[in-house]
Amino acid sequence: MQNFIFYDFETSGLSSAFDQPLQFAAIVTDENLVELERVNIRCQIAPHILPSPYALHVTNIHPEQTVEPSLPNPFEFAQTLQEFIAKWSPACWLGYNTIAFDEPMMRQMFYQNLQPEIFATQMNGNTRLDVMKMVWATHAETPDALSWPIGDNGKTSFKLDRLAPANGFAHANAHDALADVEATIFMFHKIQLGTASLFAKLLRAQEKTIIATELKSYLPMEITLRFGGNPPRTYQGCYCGTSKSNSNTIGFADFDLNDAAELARASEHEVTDLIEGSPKKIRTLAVNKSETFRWIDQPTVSMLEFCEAVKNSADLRTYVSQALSERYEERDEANLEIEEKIYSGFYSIPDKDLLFEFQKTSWVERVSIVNSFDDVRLRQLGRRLIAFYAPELLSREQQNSLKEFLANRWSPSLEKVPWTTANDIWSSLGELGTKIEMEAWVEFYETRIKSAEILKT
DNA sequence: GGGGCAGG
Repeated sequence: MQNFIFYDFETSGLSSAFDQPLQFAAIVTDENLVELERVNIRCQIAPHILPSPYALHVTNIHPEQTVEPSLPNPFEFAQTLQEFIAKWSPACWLGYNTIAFDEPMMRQMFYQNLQPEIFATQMNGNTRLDVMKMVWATHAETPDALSWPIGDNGKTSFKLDRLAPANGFAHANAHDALADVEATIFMFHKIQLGTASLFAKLLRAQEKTIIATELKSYLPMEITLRFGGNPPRTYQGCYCGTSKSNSNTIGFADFDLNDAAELARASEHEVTDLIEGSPKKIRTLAVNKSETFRWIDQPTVSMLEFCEAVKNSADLRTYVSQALSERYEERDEANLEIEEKIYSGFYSIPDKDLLFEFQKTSWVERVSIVNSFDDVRLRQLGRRLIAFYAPELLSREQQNSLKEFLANRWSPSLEKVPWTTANDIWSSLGELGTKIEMEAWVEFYETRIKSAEILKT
């Protein structure tokens, strides 16, 4: 009944805001993992991005391939991806570490290319899972179900390119998008075979409404989390409030670290400490990140009493709600780059209608649409797209300001910037040394960086 | 929240 879409991006680097996908691979299956379709597509790099040499090296993409004229540009690539999502909707979208990496990467691609639905994999009945989180839960709960490879540091490694082979997958070309998708399906299936009842619970986590409903009915729940390089650990506790500013952010009171009666009559100040102190007696968690939340099969009497006490303390929920929303209010919008404003508000309805029009029409029409957006982010991103893909429609002055933008990106006056600069390129190439075809790579980057400089004058 | 996960 439900289809899965296992997918993976290969990208120009690790930053969702300042890098971009270069390849998308996906395998659509039915609920029994019978394959229905597979896709594997690539795209050109956008004019303002320098691909990280390390990224190209691990993904085995030659620099020249990123500017191959026969490939779609990112704007067209984003359109193709939206069509693919719509074609299979509703489905469950999943991959390996997709919640923290590929999903933000995809949203940025949609945002920066003026797609109306930047949250497409979470809308219209689509849901999300993350196989890496499922692997963590398996490690914590039923470790015998899988084999656990040891990494270079002597600790269990959860990297896909180690885990899949250790469990019997012939991972011939790891870090190729499609090969990694197959490895992910393999791991997903292994978890299903090895630990059927846990697997069934973990599948429920794809529905944020299910998770939120269970939490908010004060059931004793558990979740497996991993911090840093530590082994994943299961935490048991109870929902204790929702952030005032973000309905997806909740407080989760740990059974082992709290006394229920004390918690129920804690002051506002004490609750803030429980949330912000160390160890976190109340954890800040999200219901929309496909966490491994699940109910506890046989809760003890004291767990049930704990939940009852929390349920009966409206004050606790109010304080938690307040403290959670205060935690993330310190960002200064003024100094953010346009890419970093992706979550600075939803589009108005008229803007959204214009975005649908923008996608369908010609570049000439797009120029006038860009000027009528309410949202300044859309005007800025729209101008950028026209400069990238229809520069002939710009005045000489506008073309020059684009060149200036490129020069500032690649040779910034600030020392630390969150994107790949010319200096980063030269030092990375030096570090990669004989692992790459040095002359060809240097030539590529020199040409690309110089082109921005020449244009500048 | 810190330590260096895991993703390219």
